[in-house]
Amino acid sequence: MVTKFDHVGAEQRWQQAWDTAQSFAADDNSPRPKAYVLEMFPYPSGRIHIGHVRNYTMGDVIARTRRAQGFEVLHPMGWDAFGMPAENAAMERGIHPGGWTRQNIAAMRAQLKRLGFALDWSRELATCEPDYYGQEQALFLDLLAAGLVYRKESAVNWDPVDMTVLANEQVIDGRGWRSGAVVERRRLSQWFLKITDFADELLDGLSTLDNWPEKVKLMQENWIGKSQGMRFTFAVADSDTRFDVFTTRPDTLFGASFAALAPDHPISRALAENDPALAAFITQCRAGGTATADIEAQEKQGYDIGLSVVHPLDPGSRLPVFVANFVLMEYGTGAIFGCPAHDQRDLDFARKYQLPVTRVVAPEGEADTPISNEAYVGPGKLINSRFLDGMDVEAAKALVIGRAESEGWGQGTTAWRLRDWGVSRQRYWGTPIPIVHCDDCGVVPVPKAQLPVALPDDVTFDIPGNPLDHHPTWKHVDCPRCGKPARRETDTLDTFVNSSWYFIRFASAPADRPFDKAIAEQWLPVGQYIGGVEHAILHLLYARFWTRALNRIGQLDITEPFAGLFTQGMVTHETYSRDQGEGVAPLYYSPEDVERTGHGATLKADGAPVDVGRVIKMSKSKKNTVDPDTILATYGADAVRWFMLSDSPPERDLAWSVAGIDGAWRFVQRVWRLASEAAESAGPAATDIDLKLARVLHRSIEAVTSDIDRLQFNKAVARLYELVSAIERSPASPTRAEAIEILLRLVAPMAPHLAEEAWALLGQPGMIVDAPWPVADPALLVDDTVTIAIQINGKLKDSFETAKGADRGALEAEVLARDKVVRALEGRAPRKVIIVPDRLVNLVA
RNA sequence: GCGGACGUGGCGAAACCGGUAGACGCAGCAGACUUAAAAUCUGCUUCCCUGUCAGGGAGUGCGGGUUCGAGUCCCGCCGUCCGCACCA
Repeated sequence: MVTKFDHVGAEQRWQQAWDTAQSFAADDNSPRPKAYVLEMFPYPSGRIHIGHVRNYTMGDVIARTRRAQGFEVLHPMGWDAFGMPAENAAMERGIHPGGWTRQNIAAMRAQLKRLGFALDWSRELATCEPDYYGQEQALFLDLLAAGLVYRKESAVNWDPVDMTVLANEQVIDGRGWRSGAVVERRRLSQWFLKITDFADELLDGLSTLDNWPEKVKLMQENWIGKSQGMRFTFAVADSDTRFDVFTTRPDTLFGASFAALAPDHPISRALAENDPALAAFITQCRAGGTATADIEAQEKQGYDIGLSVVHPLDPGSRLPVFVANFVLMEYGTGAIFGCPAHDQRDLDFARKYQLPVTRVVAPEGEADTPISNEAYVGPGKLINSRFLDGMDVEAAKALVIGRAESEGWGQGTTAWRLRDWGVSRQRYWGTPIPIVHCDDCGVVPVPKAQLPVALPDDVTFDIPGNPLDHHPTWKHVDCPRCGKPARRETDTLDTFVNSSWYFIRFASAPADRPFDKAIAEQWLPVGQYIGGVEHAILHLLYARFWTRALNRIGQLDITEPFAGLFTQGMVTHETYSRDQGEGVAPLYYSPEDVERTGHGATLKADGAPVDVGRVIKMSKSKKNTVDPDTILATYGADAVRWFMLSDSPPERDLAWSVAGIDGAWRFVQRVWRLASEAAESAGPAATDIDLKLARVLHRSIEAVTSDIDRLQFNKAVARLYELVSAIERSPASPTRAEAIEILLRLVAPMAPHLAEEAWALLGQPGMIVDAPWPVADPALLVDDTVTIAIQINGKLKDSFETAKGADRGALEAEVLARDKVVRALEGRAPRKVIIVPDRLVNLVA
């Protein structure tokens, strides 16, 4: 008897069966080829988001397919468990960050298990546990010993709400990425990782990442920001003071009309001590400094400090020196020379302070035309530049650099946008930095034997700032070197450090060291990494750096952690709202409270219509979220997984809709029906129709396999729909039975519970997770007839079936004899006949 | 401002290397089954014109170009989205 697919029973049954059989445990010692499939591990916020479901479903399809194809698959899961939300929860609710985090992990683990992912749970890790962060401390000490970690006093981005330092990457439009508070500048002693040491290799390495999206590589390239140029020294006239500037346009040096220092430049700060007006100007620059898009609108401002510098190529001439708000201390040397004619900012500045504008580059065929309000940045020949006159830009650059080098006042150099990674955080819920500060010995690393430096449990969050600093005893320790009383470092590591090596720990997690090199390298690099584009720069760049740092100190042979990267789109949903009148924000309604009708929607509560808004990213404020638990209970894991893969290409956004998930559910039932009907009746012998079905079947195997290979899940889904339709239309037969059995194997990575349940129903041996991936028979991939399109002047007029491989003459004769062709040509002969064998015939009339 | 991606039916989308545009799904319409509904199944569904059958024309954001032939290649616009943002 044909019944409905019982998703509740099937999910329980098969999840337990996989668990018992340890189906997804990755064996380090397996002789099979290895495949490492990884999705970005989640932050344990409390609930799985539907975006996670999409991400992990994609990874799961790849993992299950690879496994069926004979690979030993590593597909692990863990928790990026340190971070601010836990501390915020602690502050708001008076609970411990650890308790909150571990509860969330338990809840989310249960949710993930209900989705039936093929994960090796024996390798689960949480970054907040000492067995993980203790090993991270060991790695930190190794990098410190290798000179890749240093401490320096520096101006940092201080978030006044979170009371912490932020990395540059965590400052968005001048505001803290979490709190949204306007960031202040403070000077603090901070720990840094020397990522800039790797700038060149991180840039060059991008070209080896063939299976990364171009977009991500480009974003990283821009972030690293390599600029070739020249660094040279300005001597202040009538003084011993000197300062360096960096320029990418040494060729335009004869167009210089001023020099400018950053407000934070040491010279600026030193002068400000005796110049209240300058001090006030500097303060003003810092205040307005980073605020949002009005940087664009913000006027160039300068303060003339009354000094002048000697022009290095023309010692007789002098340039005035300003402190200017548009010069950044963090880039280059924190000082520039201004060439107004060929740099827009310099031009704006020069116009405001009535500085000379001298053109020194003129495009071909144009001489010394005056510069108006637009700087000329294009190519051309040098003018007004003495010994450079007549040269092109590149030659002039080389000549000036050569001259500076031989005369000793400058040299060719490279500037980077990338800055060293500040990892100190004044927070509790992070990896303690394993350092002791001793009055006598200075900065002393904690000996590895004393690791982990564990976080104390008894902390309070009622005082702003770092709880570790407030703890009565934790920071008081004896110096590991001299034994005298000393202080622990109370800063913790940026959470991005945690995620910079977790993929290595998944591959190998011995108790006594971070990882075993040989075992880890059996799995690494990750073959396919999947996650959101929001990590295109930070996480991915840091993980690449960390891997290269470990390589440099001899702990790893690989240089790139992720061979393949895929960034998936978001899950979106339309919004439902009602206008609240002029000037009032509309009221949004949750999808659960809304009834979707044909074109519009009504509120269940009052039956009156609501406005259906655009399909946008799910957010709490727009109430357009869906709860994975509710959906899972209603439709089952397989339908949810199927929907996550259907319709939209995986890199694009997927619009969640009730109609869509209903459709996925119908498909699950359809496959189930097909299998249960087939289980009841075997068929007679093969027929012609059988050959047709066999062809569809083998083409489906071929297409689905290559679609999954290329992560084009939506296309694989479409092929499976076609296969199901073809099977439904075919009469019972051995081929049909075989087709159903293969269909189940193709569907298994996407809807695994359904596949197992149907597999068992058909009396197949073992579990479908252990069944091999089907292989297409090449003989059945080719058809013996083809459809030839007939075009006249490139426009389709007719088509006909013919045997494959028909020769040109036969095709032409056949085409010219056809009624429609004769009529269309009105008796004339075509001027030209173009024949593409097995495809088309185009007649040019 | 700089850099990048994208633009195809009512909707999500397919279309290998330039060769029958719209596979597949959703929504919609019609029909079958049913006392009825649900479920399921079958058919239709880019637009316009003429229309019983059948036929004709247009069509992949807009305007040009290359080609026997362009969604696909080239040039110029328009629009949407994303990243960076005073980087010298």
